[in-house]
Amino acid sequence: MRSTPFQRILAVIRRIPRGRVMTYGQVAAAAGLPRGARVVGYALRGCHGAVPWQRVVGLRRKGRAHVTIKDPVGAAVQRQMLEREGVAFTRDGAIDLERYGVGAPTSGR
DNA sequence: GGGCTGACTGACG
DNA sequence: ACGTCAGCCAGCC
Repeated sequence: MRSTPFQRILAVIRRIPRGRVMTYGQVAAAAGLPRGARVVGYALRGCHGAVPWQRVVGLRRKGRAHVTIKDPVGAAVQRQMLEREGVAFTRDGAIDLERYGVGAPTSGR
């Protein structure tokens, strides 16, 4: 049963462990859409149900992620939830993907 | 079947 | 540094 990229994207996001973040492009690539970053955003907007949408952030500078949600309220909520999961934000409001990215060390090692 | 939109990303002015 | 444009892909009208 061929799941639509839409469903596949949501599945990838649900596999994101707690205290970890993923960029739209990264989620898209994991779902089979190397250039479907926008599709990921569209999927989250319509399916913000049992999906940890807060762990999906927008890639801004190399190695740095930032909340790119248009809704200021949602963005604030996302940041709060991520901090509660253990994700630290820089003074610039950015996240170090080298530290909380999918390929980051599970523990300080 | 055709066109528009968007929780993206990177480049350009 | 900030603002705008173009490229990209799936979903919706």
